Amino acid sequence: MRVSKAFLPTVKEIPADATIPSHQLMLRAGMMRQLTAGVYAYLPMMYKAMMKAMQIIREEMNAIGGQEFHLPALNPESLWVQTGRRNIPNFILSIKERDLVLAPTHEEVIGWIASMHIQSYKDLPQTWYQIQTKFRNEPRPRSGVLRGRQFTMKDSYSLDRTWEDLDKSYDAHAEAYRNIFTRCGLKFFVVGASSGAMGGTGSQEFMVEAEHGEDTVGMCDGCGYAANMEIATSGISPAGKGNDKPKPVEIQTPGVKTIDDLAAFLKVPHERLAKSRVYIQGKKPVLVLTVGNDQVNESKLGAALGNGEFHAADPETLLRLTGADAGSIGPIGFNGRIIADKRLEGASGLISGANKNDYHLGGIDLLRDVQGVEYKDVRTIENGEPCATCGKPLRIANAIELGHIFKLGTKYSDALNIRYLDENGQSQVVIMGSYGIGVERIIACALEQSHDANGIIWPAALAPYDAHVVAVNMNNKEIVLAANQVYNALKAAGVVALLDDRATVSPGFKFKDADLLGMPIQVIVGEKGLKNGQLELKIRRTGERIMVPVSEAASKVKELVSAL
RNA sequence: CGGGGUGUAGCUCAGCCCGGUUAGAGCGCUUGCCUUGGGCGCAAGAGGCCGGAGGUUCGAAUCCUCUCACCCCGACCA
Repeated sequence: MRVSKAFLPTVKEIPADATIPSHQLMLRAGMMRQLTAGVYAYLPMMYKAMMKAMQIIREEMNAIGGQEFHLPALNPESLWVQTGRRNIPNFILSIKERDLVLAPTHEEVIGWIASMHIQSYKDLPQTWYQIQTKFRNEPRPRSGVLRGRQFTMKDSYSLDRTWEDLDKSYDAHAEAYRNIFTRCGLKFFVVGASSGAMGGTGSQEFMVEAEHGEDTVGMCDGCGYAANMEIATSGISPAGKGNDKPKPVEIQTPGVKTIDDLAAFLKVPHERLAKSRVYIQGKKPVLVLTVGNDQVNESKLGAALGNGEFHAADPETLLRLTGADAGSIGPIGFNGRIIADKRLEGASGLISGANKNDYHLGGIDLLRDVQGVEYKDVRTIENGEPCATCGKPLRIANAIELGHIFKLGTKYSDALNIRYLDENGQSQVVIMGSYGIGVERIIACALEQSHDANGIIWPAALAPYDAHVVAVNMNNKEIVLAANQVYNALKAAGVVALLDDRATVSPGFKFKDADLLGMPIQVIVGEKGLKNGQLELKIRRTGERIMVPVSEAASKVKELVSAL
């Protein structure tokens, strides 16, 4: 492509709305423009990179036996009612004129096809995938392409006879995903994850560590443990036994509101303090007890509570339910379900609120003094806590979720009646898995991981062009000649090149543009080199410059590109 | 959905408190000249319903009310 003819609207200034590097670079490098919140128009430079990512995905999906579909984005609303997903909050976008919705994922449509045509065990297993635009009712789109209302996703679905076969499909996908992200040049890791509203029995996320990522993970650099904070655990010690008393004793604690105040006032370690938070699930109160300042992890709590929405109780409700304000609430005398964090299992000598303002109770033995306490892991791990597996300190990091694989099980096959007859003529339910990859996120991760002050540094596998030929001065006939020669030679050698042949743009401008656009190899055609019959190759990532004779430039570039 | 912020030229912003000629700058764009190894220089231009509606006023980008859009923090996130 010749830059003089290309639509490539690069900009020098950083657009005001972009706060993270990948977003800024996508706008500055003329890759996309925002149409409305969470919706972007992808321009040629962006789409080229996406196509390269999608091609890698296709190859790896085909390698595990995937068959590519193209399913409708417009779905009948009734199909989503059938699986109970129509009214998941912030999930589905619908259209006003008809009872149709825009598909946020495709379990339903896959299920519809499967329920019609999967009839026999001989029809299984199947792996079906597509790469397609998805729509989602995102309450707050942000971070550029990382969280949009419209985005491109590779979604695949496995249909199996047995749970063992599902494991095979799942593992095949995990392997394919590793290949895909490795080929894309990304440094990624895999974490255990929460299945959330997708349902199912297990899931893992493929993550890229990124300062501006929206997910948080706990990871151990010692043994490789890694988990989304939604489920991450640590080897932190239990609260254990304390200063036991025959029965709880009332302690006057005037004006003491926080755990820190309480620890200081009573001169006791945080481990002796049991903090109470009250949630309302449905209409019922639930008291959640954690050690000291341990934070309640609402994802874990949700899993512990089971189905149903819940929220923290407001101050008036607290007072009505317990007779005290936040800071003086405790398990003894609390009328409702009590969930205590696992760290509190078997603990005694605890101090907690007395459900009376300005009073606490000491010497609490949960087992002895409170009936029916459920012990669940509901705390959020903190940076530096020991790894549960190897004891090394855990690190908490931000990350971008690139892919998510789920063992769905029978949730959708039950709802949509996807069944087959086995060898004995018995009707059996199909076991499903579903697997997603965010295509734009691959690009965003590449940019987050690989850029410098001057612009993008494309991983070779995703680069829209392999090489960027800069004709320093188009008014110089020799340069024009040599630039065209090398451009054609590159094309002949199968190297996809961009040729900056703009006549009205100064050399500095072209160099800045080339660095911003970030193709792996720059081929600089200027008087300096040409005096000696040479061109200059610049490796974008390292800044290394290599002089080569004009006639050898193309083959040298090809060599460099394939080495990247 | 709660909290905060911003809407003025294609982009980045000033002007707004404290109302008063014809609304500004830089970048970008057009034309001419110049320059050609790091967003080059000179000159002349084009470009605006000051997000929208209503109000106050002799007079509104500026004050008031409503509304829309976008951004940020939080909630939420198959």
